Amino acid sequence: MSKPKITSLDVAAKAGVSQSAVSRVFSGASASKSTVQKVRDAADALGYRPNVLARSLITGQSKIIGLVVAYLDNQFYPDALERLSNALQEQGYHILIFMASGQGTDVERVVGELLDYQVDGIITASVGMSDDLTKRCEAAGIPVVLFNRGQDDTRLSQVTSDNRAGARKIADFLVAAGHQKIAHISGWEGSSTGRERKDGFIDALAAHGAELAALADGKYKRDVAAKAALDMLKSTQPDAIFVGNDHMAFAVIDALRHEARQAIPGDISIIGYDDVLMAAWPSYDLTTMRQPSNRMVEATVETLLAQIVDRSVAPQKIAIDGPLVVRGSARKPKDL
Amino acid sequence: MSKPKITSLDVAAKAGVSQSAVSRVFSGASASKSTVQKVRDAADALGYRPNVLARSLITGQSKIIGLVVAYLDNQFYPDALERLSNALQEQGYHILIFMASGQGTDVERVVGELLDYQVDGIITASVGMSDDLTKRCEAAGIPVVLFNRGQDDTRLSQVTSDNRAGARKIADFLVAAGHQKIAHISGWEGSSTGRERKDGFIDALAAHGAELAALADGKYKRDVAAKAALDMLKSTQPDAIFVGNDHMAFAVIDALRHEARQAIPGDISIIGYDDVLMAAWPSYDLTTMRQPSNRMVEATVETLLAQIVDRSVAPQKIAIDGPLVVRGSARKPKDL
DNA sequence: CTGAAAGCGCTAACAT
DNA sequence: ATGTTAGCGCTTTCAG
Repeated sequence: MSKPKITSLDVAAKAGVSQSAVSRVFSGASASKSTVQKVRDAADALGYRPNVLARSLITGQSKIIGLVVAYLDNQFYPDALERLSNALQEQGYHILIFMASGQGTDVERVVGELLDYQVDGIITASVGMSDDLTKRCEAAGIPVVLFNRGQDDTRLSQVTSDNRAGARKIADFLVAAGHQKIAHISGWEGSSTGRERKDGFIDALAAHGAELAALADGKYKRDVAAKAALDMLKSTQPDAIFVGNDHMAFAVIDALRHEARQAIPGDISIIGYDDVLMAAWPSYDLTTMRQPSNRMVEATVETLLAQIVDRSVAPQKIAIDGPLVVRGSARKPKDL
Repeated sequence: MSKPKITSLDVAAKAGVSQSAVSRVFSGASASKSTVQKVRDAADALGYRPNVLARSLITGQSKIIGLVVAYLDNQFYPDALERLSNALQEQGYHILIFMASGQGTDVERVVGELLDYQVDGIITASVGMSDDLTKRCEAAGIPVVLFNRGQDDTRLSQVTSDNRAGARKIADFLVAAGHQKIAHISGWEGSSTGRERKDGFIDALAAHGAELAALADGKYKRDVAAKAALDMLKSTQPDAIFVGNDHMAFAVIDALRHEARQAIPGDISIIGYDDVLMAAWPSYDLTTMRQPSNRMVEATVETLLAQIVDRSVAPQKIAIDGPLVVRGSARKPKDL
């Protein structure tokens, strides 16, 4: 019913030591065996735990990392979130999470609030940063890591997969399998990730003397991608589609199979990007580029913490390579 | 490079007012038009924003809600997380998220850390609370809401769907469709949600003079559920399976279709529970009980905030009803 | 309405 | 090694 709020002072009184002695014990500073014992006992008896917020006020370290995330319906992100949370927890950090459903202005507000909480660092998943925002974070001395999103700004760190290389592997695979009319449903044009995969794909196709039979912006949305695929089928009739991420690829497969009665890969090959867990489910059995979220998360945490510990550490741009995971949704080259 | 840390004192100096005047302006206390103006201008010029942590220290309100979540691979939870985050953000609260992958001891540690952050309230998604933990939260005056998990403890609030009623609807539907050998792959026996659905299902079947042809604990895991389904097919050969949640139901469908070459619902009917987004995807087209996550989230936030605002408000047990969403994975009763 | 002063719970010099 | 003292940045009496 009541809320006693046990403080270090209470513990000190009970243990018969000074308040700073209590502080020392809990912040791991020097203290004699006997003091530590007395303090621990008193604390346990009282159920005392240090107030992290009060500590933050003075140390200037909140041990809180702000995470801004846009979509959670694409399984890649819940998965990454889980890994990020675990990795950071291990280092004594915790995640304050913010959804920035919309674009621009939403991110603006959200990052502002994050700053108010004195977070030690910020990770944005699939969300960009305005120049103004970047300035504010820099001014506040808060390092930022863009996760799965690139941006031409040396003040920002970023961790992505090697999108161009990935797209190239897909193009190589599709061409080797003898596809003649290859189409692409890209990720949102406004995202670096979407653009890089598209450009890389087109370039790699060109290197084979081929070119895109059709192109549409799927905007990372299921319905948009599905409609694009159906439209392509009516007009261009491609024999293969590289879809900008798995999340959209599932929608494309569903639409093609169930609305257009296409056999996959008999009538048309589909390749995705990300290799989310669901890609391995038999219903989809999706051939896709793996984005190694475990390694991406490792790199993200490492860079972020390095910058937190030492402000002079420079932001990094890290692109992680992954394999093409060959499954059943795309025709395979003969020599495989 | 540097980290100037603009404080209310800086703003006060620039605005030519006292520090407390600045505080008043930002905490919405009384202040004259002119003061407000001067302070706002100075603050904007300096890029000042109040330090929420320092504020918390004195107000005793951190505006942080701790969220403990176990699985993020079951789409129901990312979806709920997104809604929770948005709903709380609207009320000026933010989510500090913790993954409690394992059981018991993990939750213990995690909730302890949550308490250290002086969270104003705690939501646990699909995670139970030990008695000791409950005591500590109560002692600290921190209200707790169990989301999608029940527990016989009057100190805890909980928001679930009406699991027994839901299971009954499924039993009624299956019996009406003329199924003779009805099996159940339950959620984890150790969870109230899993037990209630199972018990409700058995009772409802009994009311029809029927009984379970087979029963297995799917433990909320894809592989466990899939194996259970395959085993049942070999032994009992059920003509319908109610699977304890959609997440497992997808695995069951995959296994039955692709490993056992069963037609669904031709050979066997499958019904799930939750109605996650994926249930509507054509590949699964799953008949399932809807757990209205929007209403569950509303109820969760409402109860939690009510208790935060007024400590004397009693914890609540809320069970929300939802409809059976009829799709194509289960044979339909003739008269439908 | 406004400024001065006290203090939230803690850490970090500074002495002893 | 331990206690004393001074704040971290803010809100909140309390005078005026």
